[in-house]
Amino acid sequence: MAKRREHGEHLAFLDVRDRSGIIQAVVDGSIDVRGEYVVRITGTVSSRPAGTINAKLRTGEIELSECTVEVLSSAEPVPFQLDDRVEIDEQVRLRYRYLDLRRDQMQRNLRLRARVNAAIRAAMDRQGFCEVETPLLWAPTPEGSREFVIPSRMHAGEFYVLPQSPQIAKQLLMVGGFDRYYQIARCMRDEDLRADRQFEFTQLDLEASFVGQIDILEFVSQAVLDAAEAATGERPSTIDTMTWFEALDRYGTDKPDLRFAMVLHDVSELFGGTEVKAFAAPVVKALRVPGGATFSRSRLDALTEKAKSIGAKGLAWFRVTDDGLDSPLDRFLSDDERAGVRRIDDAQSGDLILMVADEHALACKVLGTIRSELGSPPVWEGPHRYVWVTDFPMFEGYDDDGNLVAAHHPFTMPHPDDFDLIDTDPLAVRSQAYDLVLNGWELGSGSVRIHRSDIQSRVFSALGISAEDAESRFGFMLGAFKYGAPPHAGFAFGIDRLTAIFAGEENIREVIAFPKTQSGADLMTGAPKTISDRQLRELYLKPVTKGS
RNA sequence: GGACCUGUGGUGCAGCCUGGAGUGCACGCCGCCCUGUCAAGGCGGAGGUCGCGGGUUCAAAUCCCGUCAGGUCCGCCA
Repeated sequence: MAKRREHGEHLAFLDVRDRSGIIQAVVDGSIDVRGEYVVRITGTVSSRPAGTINAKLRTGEIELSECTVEVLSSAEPVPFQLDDRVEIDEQVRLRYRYLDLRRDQMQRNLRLRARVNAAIRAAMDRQGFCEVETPLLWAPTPEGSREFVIPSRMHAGEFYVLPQSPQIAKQLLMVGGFDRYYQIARCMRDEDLRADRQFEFTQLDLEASFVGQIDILEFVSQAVLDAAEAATGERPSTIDTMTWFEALDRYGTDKPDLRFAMVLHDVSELFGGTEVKAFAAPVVKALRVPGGATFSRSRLDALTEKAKSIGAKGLAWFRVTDDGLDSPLDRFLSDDERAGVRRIDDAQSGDLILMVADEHALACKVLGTIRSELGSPPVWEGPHRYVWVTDFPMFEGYDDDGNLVAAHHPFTMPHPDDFDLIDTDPLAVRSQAYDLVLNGWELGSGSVRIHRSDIQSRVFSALGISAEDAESRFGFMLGAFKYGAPPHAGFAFGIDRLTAIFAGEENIREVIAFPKTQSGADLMTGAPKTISDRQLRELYLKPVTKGS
């Protein structure tokens, strides 16, 4: 029972709701059914009398008349209104999630998610993939994201962990002869939550043998495009491809949002012999903000602060006017420089030019962040622009101990052209790793894996992982690889994120039935909670107070 | 670990800056009226620890400090 409209002793209208929507039942006014009562109504489906058709309702031309009403379950007034007239505080929604789920939005989103899952499964089956379930109780493999830990009752003082991903399991499936595996897999990471991150999330996880990057991209594209078609009714025509370097260079990020133009321009040459100290740097990058000349000084100051917080030394800005440039730096520019700035990206009067001078990666990253902040449309807007980002670097830098840090994971195959650089110039080594990006959201990533122990050893040693280390962490995997490991490659993408974008939601909680809050709490169940002393004893655990 | 925002009858807001009686609006709820409504309508009513604790003040929803909860972001997420 969604709604009751009463018209005196002998007439009342009931809006009755089920999974298919709402229909109006006409009943006697004396029948006492109220909001959210669960009812069985038996009646006659009939056309509505002339003049009473409701065009706004899908069933607005018919109604149930001559009804008998049976109350299966009465209901107290619900703590918030389930119609979508006002936006309810999420705290309240999550406390009563079972009521929130009755709302149109949640019904729509979760059913959309089910269609996405079904389309993905169908696409993978069609491509010859076999669905295999991998364990949730797994062995700790210290490295990567923080793991959720499960104490063992049968082995005092020992622990399982929940998988951050089925990465190792699926590579072992390759050794096991399941040459095309997939799974709609739950993954758990004990890291801080965000709008696009929950402790537990769902991925399409896949791996295939005797294939390379190009095959994986095709497998995944099929699944994603089928899902898009199932979700939106429209099949995107293409998925663009660009290299990681190009993404960084043009968009200032490895997850570019292609829905809007605003690309970064390299103006280093223009300032090659500059007198302006601020521009004396390896690289000068520029971004044109259409119509940005109207930005107030305080807004520009805020942008400058933002740039500095990311690591820039400053942010140069030039308002493009009919007379030339309006900027604190204008008077330091040579005539050539002034004219050059005026021409950046075909600047028009009324535009704003922003510049950062620094090392290439930093200059790009700073302007990329600003680009996204100024230009990025809301998630529900604009076309769906998918892009493959390929040729990621193998290593992203050094840790505090001076060891290289893997950009993807240590089983990623280096680019064949770059093998020799591993020892001489590791940061220049490209990997056969790739990401799938949609409208600025990272959907997922994958790579060609190392299946040869000699290459694996070189990578481990570059990462500062000793042979003993590798043996103790991944021994079972390296052992398996001794018995004939096929060349293999794989991918995983987040179904929560994909569905959220299809649903036009900023937040993946809106496509998850029972999500957690940012502090990791479940407001409905009250989890996490303490457990009994008996349970603690059984698990050989002793609680320690915070701060002690 | 850090920055910013939010917390006021069941719900959504306004009030806070500039202190003066729990004041207001909308929805919901309860009762009465109403035979064609569909954001039904009319009349009446109930409903409050202004998140919590402390401070300033003659006086605190309002100012200050702390704390809790929720959100967005940074760090973190191989």
